[in-house]
Amino acid sequence: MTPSDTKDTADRIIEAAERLFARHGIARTSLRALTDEAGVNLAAVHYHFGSKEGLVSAVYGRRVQPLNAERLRLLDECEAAAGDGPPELESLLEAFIGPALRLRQNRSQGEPFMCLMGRIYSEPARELAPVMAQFDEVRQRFPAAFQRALPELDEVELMWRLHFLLGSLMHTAGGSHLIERMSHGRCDPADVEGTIHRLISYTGAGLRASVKETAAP
Amino acid sequence: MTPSDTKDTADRIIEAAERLFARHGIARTSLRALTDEAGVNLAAVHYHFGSKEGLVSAVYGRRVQPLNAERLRLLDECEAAAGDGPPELESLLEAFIGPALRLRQNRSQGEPFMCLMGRIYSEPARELAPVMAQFDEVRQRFPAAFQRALPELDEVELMWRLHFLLGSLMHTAGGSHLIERMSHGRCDPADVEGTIHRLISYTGAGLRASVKETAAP
DNA sequence: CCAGAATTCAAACGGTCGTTTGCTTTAAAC
DNA sequence: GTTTAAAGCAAACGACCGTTTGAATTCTGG
Repeated sequence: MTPSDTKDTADRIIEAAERLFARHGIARTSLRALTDEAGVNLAAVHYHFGSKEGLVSAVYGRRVQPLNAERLRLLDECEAAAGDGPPELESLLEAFIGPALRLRQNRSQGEPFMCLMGRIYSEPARELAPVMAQFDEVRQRFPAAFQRALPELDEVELMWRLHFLLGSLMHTAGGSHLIERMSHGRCDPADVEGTIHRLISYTGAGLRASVKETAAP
Repeated sequence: MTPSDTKDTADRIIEAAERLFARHGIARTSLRALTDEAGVNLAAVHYHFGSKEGLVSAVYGRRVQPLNAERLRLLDECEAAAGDGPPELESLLEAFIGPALRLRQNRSQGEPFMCLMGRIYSEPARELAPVMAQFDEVRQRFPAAFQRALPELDEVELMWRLHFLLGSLMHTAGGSHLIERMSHGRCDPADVEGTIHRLISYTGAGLRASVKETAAP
């Protein structure tokens, strides 16, 4: 008996959706292919989720909430450890990056989801607005903490650098096959802790880079 | 008379496709919406491009070739200026990053295309394989040049860091609206030269970061 | 001016999509 | 055992998709 045989219909649908959405994109995944993969009836999607749009929200929502809860828990720890002083930069990076990249190893279904997360900014799907709202607290508290850790950066420069950081994180989360091919198999994306370590080192140095004057036009 | 009225049908189709593919994604853009936007007949797409897939290739191909030619020209300049020594890191970054981000200002149509480029790794479209092949020379020569500029990095570490760099670049190229919203309008993505300068500073520091030992499991 | 090629066009084709319907089966409560 | 709701199912609906057709139109060289 495979694991999916023991789960109920709604779970089977969500997990098949996660796999197929990640592999082929949301728009290119039909409900018929999806329900075939899940081994359930076509109409079950609308019975349990109301519509394909509802299913998409459910797929994202299931992972995003625990991810951000863990991030904020680690951020609380950072700030508690720092007391009245500024939090340590590398701890902040670990709190922001670690839970995201570890999603792909904690569960075997984590990897397809991270591939979907990497695509969340690319898929121009209106149904993702409520999902994005779940990032509000993260988007508010982390920049403020980074500003305290990097007081010499003005706000605009900090925002740009966090933007660059987010790009690296999303690209790493969603594109494990890319680094593998680019390095001809010499880089191992399955080494999650090593990847987190590398990304924190790289990004920490980038965030701490001295600000040079902008070149005149 | 609008500019598009003066162009022939194939150009009008390509430009409408670039806009709509960038705005809504390839799969979600129907040929009917596309030909309405272009002001041409539906069957013109198949007459000029054979199929929707052929149109997608044409849209990418038109921009990718000049982009990579400019990158390689600047790389040649870097290597000529360096003589027998290692090329300068910041010049390499300018050669790789500059032409990509400048695409969005050289032409008014450049911005939607960069949005498409940022999505090239996300859109799991089989028809993009020939487009990806146009990156072969860039993918071969730039890592080798970076390795010469950063001899203290082992190959695996370098590949990871170039992977992170690529993520920042793609995210910046394709997501101008994201940084604008994240910074509440205080960051200006239209300042292309400033953005290039910031990304080069950030990324240069990240690439030069000292390699620390990987944490034991 | 005219033949012949290139291009444009309205209309339709077959197929697949998300969604809905009405019926049957399963499960729980009394 | 009967009642009532939840869940599953096959079949169909209308809409929209990419593509094709064949005739009308425009362009081009002699």
